[in-house]
Amino acid sequence: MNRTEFRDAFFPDCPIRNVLSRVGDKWSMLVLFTLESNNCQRFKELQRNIPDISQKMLAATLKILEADGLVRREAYAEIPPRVEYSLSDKGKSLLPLIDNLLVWASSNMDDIIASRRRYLLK
Amino acid sequence: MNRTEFRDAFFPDCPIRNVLSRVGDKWSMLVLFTLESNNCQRFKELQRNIPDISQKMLAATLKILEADGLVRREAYAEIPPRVEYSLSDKGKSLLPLIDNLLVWASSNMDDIIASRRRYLLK
DNA sequence: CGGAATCCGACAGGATACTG
DNA sequence: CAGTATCCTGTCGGATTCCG
Repeated sequence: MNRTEFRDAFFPDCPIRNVLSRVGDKWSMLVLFTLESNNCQRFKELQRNIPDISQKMLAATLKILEADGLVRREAYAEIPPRVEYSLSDKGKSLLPLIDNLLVWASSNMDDIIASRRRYLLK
Repeated sequence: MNRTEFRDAFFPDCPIRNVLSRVGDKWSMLVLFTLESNNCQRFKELQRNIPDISQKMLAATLKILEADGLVRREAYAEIPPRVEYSLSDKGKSLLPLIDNLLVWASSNMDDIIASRRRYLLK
């Protein structure tokens, strides 16, 4: 399951594999979510809002999200250059589903962590 | 963001990072989903239903999901041994959210792939 | 049958330096 | 400012072997 490939090689029609190959990496969902909280942001803003992402990974992530049509990129030929990123309609349609995951996580994380603590103590 | 740690080091309360650290790996969601489609399955069955997973990764994934309280493991002291895995209540509560993601993926993957093709041609 | 242990390769991703 | 280019490391995950 390679992010640069179109589909999972073994199960090209498996939605789990395909969706994970898009947003299952370390940064994609975080970038999408950051864009939603304040649609239209510049490269530097995104970096500030995700302080521990490297330039390399932010650039790479945005490139893939743009290639997949989830993020729109608008470059202005100025000096110094200005580039603005925003969610596409498709990107926006994905966010509510992520939000649901987050709601679930918020109300279950403590519980999950407690489970794991108990498990490790056994 | 290490799956063996409790929380993301930088942002311990960020739900995106925490949920991704649980099910954002290559196999977790697939195992959860496979368990849902036929609750209660043995190790060998799971392997058959996910043909390209290795023993090592299936065992490791199940261990983490069990530690997080998403999957229940029941071992019977027989010879040959029998072990049955099933979704816990918490695991079941997570599945509908994944389902939503999959519905989204099903109706958008072709579009996403087309986007990427266009992008690569530029 | 249901694993654990070991070895190993590939690749995601970090740090740093450089550029239009 | 918004990126590339390069180098380097850690981790994920595959293949194989062994065990109760």
